[in-house]
Amino acid sequence: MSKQPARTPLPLALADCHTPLVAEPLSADQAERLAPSFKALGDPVRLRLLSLIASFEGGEACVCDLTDTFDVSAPTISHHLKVLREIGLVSSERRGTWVYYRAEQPALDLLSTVLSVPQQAGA
Amino acid sequence: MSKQPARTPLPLALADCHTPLVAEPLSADQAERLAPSFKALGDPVRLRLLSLIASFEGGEACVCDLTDTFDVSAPTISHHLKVLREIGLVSSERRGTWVYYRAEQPALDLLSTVLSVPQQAGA
DNA sequence: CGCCTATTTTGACGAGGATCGAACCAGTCT
DNA sequence: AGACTGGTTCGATCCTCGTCAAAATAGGCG
Repeated sequence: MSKQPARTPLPLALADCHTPLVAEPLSADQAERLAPSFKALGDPVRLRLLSLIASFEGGEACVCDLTDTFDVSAPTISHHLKVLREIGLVSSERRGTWVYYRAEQPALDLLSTVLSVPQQAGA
Repeated sequence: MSKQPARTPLPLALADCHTPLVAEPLSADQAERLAPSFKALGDPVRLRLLSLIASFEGGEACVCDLTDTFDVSAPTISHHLKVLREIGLVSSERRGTWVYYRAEQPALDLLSTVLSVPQQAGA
């Protein structure tokens, strides 16, 4: 992606960007920080995982609750959860035998805001 | 991505999904339709292109207005614009010598809604 | 018509990513 | 301790994607 010199990972989606993308041009830096979050959402399995976790009762789900829903192997689920976690879209916590994942709503909300279209934003 | 049997391309982001992802679990089908749009947003150059186009005066921009802003070659810009266009995030129109791109705000708004977090959605 | 500019298409290449099976680590229970 | 279940890491494989240079297409103009 955009072969630039070699950038910092920027795991957190907390770009200094809280204005809609349609309102003013994203800087190269902002784009570089936001893109990985959207990329993380760019896989159907991850999208479903996130949605499933977020809409689970209590707002969190055990990995064992998630695995059976998908046609992919457990390592693959684990891999996708790791991607979501490292980008800050979910957090995880081990409680005894099980590991629980929880959606990070502020991160989601930030992305939603970036994509939002303010009234009379048209031509 | 998710090696499933072989799915239709589903170029349009018009999934039958207008509810936030955190409200109820996405179906496999919905996820399969939405993910490509997020994937399209998952590249910094495309994110900036979209933002630049959307926030241009008149809501549209000529390719020649875009090219100089980036460090990548013209074919690469063209490639990214094609990706955005085929997914329905922008539309293009040729007027004489130049080609103008315009952001498809309804598509953006749909994605924004999907990511939005309704009040008291928490635990 | 032939040339010039704007944009896209083509082909190739290297890097990244999704997936799996196997091996491994973490707790629990007996 | 040993065995069992839940979950993650490792290594390999295959396919996708971003990028560029070169060639092709589209309009406008002399």
